[in-house]
Amino acid sequence: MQEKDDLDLKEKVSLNFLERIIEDDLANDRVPNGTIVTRFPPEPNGYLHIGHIKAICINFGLAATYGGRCHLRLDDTNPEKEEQEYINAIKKDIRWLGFDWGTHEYYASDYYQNLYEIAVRLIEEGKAYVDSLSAEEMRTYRGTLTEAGKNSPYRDRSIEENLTLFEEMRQGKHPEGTHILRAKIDMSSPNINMRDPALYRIKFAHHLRTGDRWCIYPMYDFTHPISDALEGITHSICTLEFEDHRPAYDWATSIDGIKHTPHQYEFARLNINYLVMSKRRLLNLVKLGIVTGWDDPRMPTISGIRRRGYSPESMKDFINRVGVAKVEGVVDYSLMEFCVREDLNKRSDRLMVVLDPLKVIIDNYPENKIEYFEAVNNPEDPNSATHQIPFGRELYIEREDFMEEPPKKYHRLYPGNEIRLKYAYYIKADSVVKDEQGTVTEVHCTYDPLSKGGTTPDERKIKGTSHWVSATECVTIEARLYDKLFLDENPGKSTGNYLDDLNPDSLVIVPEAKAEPEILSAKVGDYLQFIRNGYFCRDTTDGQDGKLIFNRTVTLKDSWAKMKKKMGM
RNA sequence: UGGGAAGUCGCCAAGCGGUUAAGGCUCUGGUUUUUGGUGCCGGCAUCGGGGGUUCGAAUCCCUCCUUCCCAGCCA
Repeated sequence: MQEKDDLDLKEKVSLNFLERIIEDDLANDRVPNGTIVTRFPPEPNGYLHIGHIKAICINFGLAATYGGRCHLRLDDTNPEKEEQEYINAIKKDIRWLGFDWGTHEYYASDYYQNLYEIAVRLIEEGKAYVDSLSAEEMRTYRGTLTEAGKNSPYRDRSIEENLTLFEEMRQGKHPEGTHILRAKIDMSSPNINMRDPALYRIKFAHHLRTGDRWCIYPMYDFTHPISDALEGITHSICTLEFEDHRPAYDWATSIDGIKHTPHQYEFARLNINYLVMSKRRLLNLVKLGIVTGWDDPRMPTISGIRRRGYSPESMKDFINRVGVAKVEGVVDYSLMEFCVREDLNKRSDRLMVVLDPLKVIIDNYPENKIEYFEAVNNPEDPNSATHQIPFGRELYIEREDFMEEPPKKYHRLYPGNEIRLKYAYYIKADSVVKDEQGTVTEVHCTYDPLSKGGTTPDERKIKGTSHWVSATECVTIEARLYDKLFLDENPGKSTGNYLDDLNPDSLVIVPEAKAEPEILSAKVGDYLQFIRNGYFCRDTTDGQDGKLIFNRTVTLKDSWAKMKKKMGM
């Protein structure tokens, strides 16, 4: 026990770099009121995915551990791409993970007026100007990575002219692309983001929240830091690709009149092999109809994994185990599966479902007799309830669980071998019936009445235990067996196109799986284990008409499959 | 070849001048087991390379190498 306490202590002492920064800031009185304020600022132009879970956990998590708060801010500065559907989904997904932003729900568009006034002030101070170069010309003037840029010929317009033009832009007197407001910083900066970054562009687009009030929209580098400052964010945490933007961030938060100075810190985004995570690619999968939607259980979106049956707890645990650092890496898909299995093993009720039925007839068992056996719902839970399972003369077992000519180490059913039917009896295979093609259609067995419940007085060892259902009392369900969407751990890396690495078997539908009647009590949201087959959940979307559809969340670990592979089968 | 960042076990990741270089996943032996699941026990690195500083370096300095990001009126 003492040792365990020491370990816990050690774990707490090991802080990630963000926690270290925060603790240092707190200790040195650099945090107003000692209140840490973070924010999660998604752009509502798509669904949130697993990568966002990391950002959500970091921002909400840090706020929680240091007694601060985390704002939800929808970064809606590009009306052409943003939709209400995405806003709704984003909020639902964050709540599903168990985080709460309370009253702190903000929109970048809330600050359009402030931003506009700040822009005018910058012009008045000679720190911003209206450029009338075309987009292509601007690119030319910007220079390259290795060559400095050139000043725009419009850079030295008078303050009055700038003011007039900007006002006309706001009034909609100029077409898109004709003018743009830029910060006057330094066209020769080695950091391209500082070569007079664009502040405002003209867009005659209807905005979700501000409607047609504006036809000029502020850019990220201008909007984001000022939004942070206005909200009193203390630690603005983003991903590594924004490191180059930090000087722009600091420039914006240093504008005269800005009262609060937040700071930006960057961490490495989450990458997981076998998954594609970019919004562009995900949107493409949806548009091309490769998946049924953003919430297709094969999608790495939060709504997808929720529908697949992943628990929010397992995802948060996963993020925790991955850690937070600045090293760009790729986490193994297997770590995520481990976290899901670990959580689901503890919480899911067990059920017997036969996915690929093979009929078993117990010749020495009375016809028409049905007896019931008691099964523990969850053997991992000492307080678990139990339920009854009907047993009879005709059963179904998994086709995989019988072989006429078994390989070495196969200890399931085969002629002459005895196995245990979980909770029920021992049976021994005697003979088989085949169809014209030679496929086994029935296995005739004998049972041992002394083995009732799964043990015998002579305590003889039985190596194999199979799950089963009564052929007459079972319920037919549809099982959807999901697997990875991509076959290559880095989709598109070797083929050049990620769509070429699609897994043709990412969804295998079993239209008529046979389940024990207890499955009728399964509700949407229940976490289930189909014994020996994996974790499943009731589908939330396609099962609404009462149809029994179950999604496979993840398989169980399968060391037999591994052994078969090793033996070259 | 400009600027920014990163390199510790197959994958993450602790470590912050003195440790036998944590831990987790994967893999791999064994064991328990009415799920070939779970659980339990065990195995698995000298820190990108080379110099240097120091009694002592993964930790400090120099240098080289490799990888990632940036030339949207996207975020």
